Amino acid sequence: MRQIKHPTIEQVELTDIMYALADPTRLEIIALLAKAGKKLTCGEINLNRPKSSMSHHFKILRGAGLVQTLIEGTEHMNSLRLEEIEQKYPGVLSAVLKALTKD
Amino acid sequence: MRQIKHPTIEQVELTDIMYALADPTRLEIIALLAKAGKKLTCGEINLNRPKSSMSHHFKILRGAGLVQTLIEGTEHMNSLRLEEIEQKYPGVLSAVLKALTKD
DNA sequence: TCTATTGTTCTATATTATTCGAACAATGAT
DNA sequence: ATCATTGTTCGAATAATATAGAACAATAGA
Repeated sequence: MRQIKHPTIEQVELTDIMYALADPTRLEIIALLAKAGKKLTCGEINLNRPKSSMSHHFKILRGAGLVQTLIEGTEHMNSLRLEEIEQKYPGVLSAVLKALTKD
Repeated sequence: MRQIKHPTIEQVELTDIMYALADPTRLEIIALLAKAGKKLTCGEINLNRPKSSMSHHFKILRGAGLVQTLIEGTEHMNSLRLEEIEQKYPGVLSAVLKALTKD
């Protein structure tokens, strides 16, 4: 059961985070993950877009260090790396999440 | 002395803010404006890039509602719209600024 | 009026990103 | 083994962005 590689929190950079969050689709994904408060499969995050498009966005979110993906069987379980990001960049992600739920 | 048009705080959208902040040059501009704590001319924000490039980035920062530019004579005085943005999206901009000064 | 200063706009180019169908890989079930 | 499921990767088309030189506009000063 090979797992996907993620950046360590030390490797995470602010510009990558900002870039990843600068897309409406990815903000939706982030918002859904935060709202769920638990791991979600890609399939459960249904934004009516092709699989390949969603996969692309997940790749960017993972690369930025915002999302962690654990492979369990055929499913990919996604969760926010909220605590880690908060520790490295206090307030950034939580403030964005708060702003997202407001709209 | 015609002034430049800016979006009202009601017109400001989170995705525009995130997009504007997803560029290293623009983050530098934001950081310098915050550090200065006062209005700066475009010339005072010297990042060793052509005027036209800088103008482009200022245009995006203005369009996102992050920067206000007042024309005074031949100079354009730039300042952060920190209070307004903080009120609409509490913590977002201040947390990013804090993260920027850390690096 | 002529000139210098400040910054924008125009234009073109190179780079990068988004999108999505199709093929592929890994796992689980029959 | 075969097939269904889940999601990634590939490839190509399209769109958006950054960059920067050149021309331009607005103002101030001599």
